[in-house]
Amino acid sequence: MRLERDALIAVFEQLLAHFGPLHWWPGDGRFEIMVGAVLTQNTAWTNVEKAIASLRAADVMELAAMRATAPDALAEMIRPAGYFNVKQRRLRNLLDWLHAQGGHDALLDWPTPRLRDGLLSVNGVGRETADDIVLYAYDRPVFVIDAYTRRLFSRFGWIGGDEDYDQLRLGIEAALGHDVALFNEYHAQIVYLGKDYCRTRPRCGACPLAGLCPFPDIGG
DNA sequence: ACCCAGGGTCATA
DNA sequence: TATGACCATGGG
Repeated sequence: MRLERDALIAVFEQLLAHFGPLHWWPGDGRFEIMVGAVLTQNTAWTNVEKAIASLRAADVMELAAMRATAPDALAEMIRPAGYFNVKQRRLRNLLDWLHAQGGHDALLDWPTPRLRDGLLSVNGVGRETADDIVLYAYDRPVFVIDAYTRRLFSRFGWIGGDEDYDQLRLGIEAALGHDVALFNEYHAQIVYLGKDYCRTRPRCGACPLAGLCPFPDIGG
């Protein structure tokens, strides 16, 4: 694993120049970000949007109201996001935990490690979901690792791809320095890249990173 | 018809 | 620690 700041920044700058600032997370407020983070697990965001719209329409996009929603009804609302039975439970686990801590605003002054570990203690909230929440809902400098990040950085030859999640995260954080705005925008850019190019295009001629990627012809 | 998506848990070895 | 099964909808 060889992660250098200059190389990481060069990729970031080129992505930013191509896509423009993305202003993530797509969603409104801390609570909705958390809900979205759970719903988007292994799921296309377009599907999550339908679920979020239905939660809003039912007027339950709020901690107390969603917690008061019957399990079957909640599952039905989030159905388009897939895994709806599993996610209904995971969502409820998170809501119950938040309630037990005094609500999501009570977490605002928690130190980052406590916040992260607390979220990870919730069944159904894994490393990526926790880090989505920590970074995008609580503005803490953790770098979110997802499948796209591994694919991209592997392609550049910076990592093997099968590194332990936290080993990889800490390596990137050490290289970049703890910068919330940078981490926020970088992860967003990576997801955009992965979504539009890395998988759907077998050859990378039109890739925004053309000219920078050492292996542009590997394909998806 | 097939592949995959902004993962995570659980059982098993 | 490390695999594999499982969860499920919607778009390409």
